Amino acid sequence: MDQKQESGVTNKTNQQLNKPNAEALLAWYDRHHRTLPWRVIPKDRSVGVVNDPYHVWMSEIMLQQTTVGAVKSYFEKFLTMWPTLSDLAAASEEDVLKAWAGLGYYSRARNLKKCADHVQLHHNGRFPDNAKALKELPGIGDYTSAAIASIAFDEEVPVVDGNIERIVSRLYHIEEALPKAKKPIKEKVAELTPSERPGDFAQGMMDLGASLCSPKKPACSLCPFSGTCEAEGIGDQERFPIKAPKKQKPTRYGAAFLIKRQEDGAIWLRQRPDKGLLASMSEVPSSDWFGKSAEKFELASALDHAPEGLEFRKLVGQVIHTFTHFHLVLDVYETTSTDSEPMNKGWWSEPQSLKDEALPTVFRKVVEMGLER
DNA sequence: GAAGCGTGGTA
DNA sequence: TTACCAAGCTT
Repeated sequence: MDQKQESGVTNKTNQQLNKPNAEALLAWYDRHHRTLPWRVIPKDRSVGVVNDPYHVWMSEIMLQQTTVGAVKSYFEKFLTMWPTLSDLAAASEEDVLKAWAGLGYYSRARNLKKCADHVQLHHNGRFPDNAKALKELPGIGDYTSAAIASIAFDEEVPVVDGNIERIVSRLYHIEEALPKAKKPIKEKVAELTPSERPGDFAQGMMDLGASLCSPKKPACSLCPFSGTCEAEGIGDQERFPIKAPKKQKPTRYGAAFLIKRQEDGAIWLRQRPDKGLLASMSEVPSSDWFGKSAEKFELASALDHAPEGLEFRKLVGQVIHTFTHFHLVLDVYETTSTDSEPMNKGWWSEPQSLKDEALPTVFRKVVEMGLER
């Protein structure tokens, strides 16, 4: 296989480009791979260290739409709390949600627990060793099934995540916009994936996408695919992948009601419904959130939504938080109580136990505002 | 196929 | 600062 085009030829056209090849990527990965808590690096794999499917699965679920930096501490915490699949299967969903709090996309945590239970019960505690069977499990879709199968079981199956979509759309100058481009991209990845080390190839591609082949200002001169990349050849790398424009987020408005226990400053919490946004997570008692766009929540009417029989005072400032599909602006009201149960359905959380609650970030911001004053 | 579903980092 | 982005899945 030719490694390089003739010297002296600049990449103004793609006529003389060689085909991208997996060997160049694997060689780059061997030298430049990241070292990550869930990863067995090539040097160790070559002397027989194997990937633990439980670790691979755990990391892949956590990494869905989530950065490596955010995942690391959660991965370590989960493996400390539940070292094996059977430990996790023996845990309660409540404890899993508490440990997941702050990482986002909470259906992942509920599916993580469901999946552990299912594998424990129906697969004798061992993950299926191929993508097709893995995809049947809760929380495991196209990408994750392929990733686990290739990384943990060396199955030669195309792995396509956002990084790889970007790399491949550049390598092959794919003008079609996502998500329509997914099919041709997957075909190219299948073509490119080697029968040897398919898992290292997938991880290498993702490392490349996370470093050199970045969305903005890719470092093409250092890339193992340099000279074989069609987008580089036409000098138009940043334009790919082409994506449909995104809708702008509306803003919603609401109020949250902090009830502090007089004697020790404990906060009254309650559980959210088991469907929809932040399902089954904990919350500070709150109003509904109003206003698809401009229709603003009337501040004067906020107290109409307050728990009954309590006198609230409004705190200075607002909590601003952005979810996947809308911005939220919350006014925060506060009161102190000496009741053992200021409203029905809920519980007191003492200051030192708040960190262990299944409180999403938006409500941690609310509590934080109450502590500042 | 489109919409719902979190969060923190970055430019 | 607003907007975008990061190892997607489910309905």
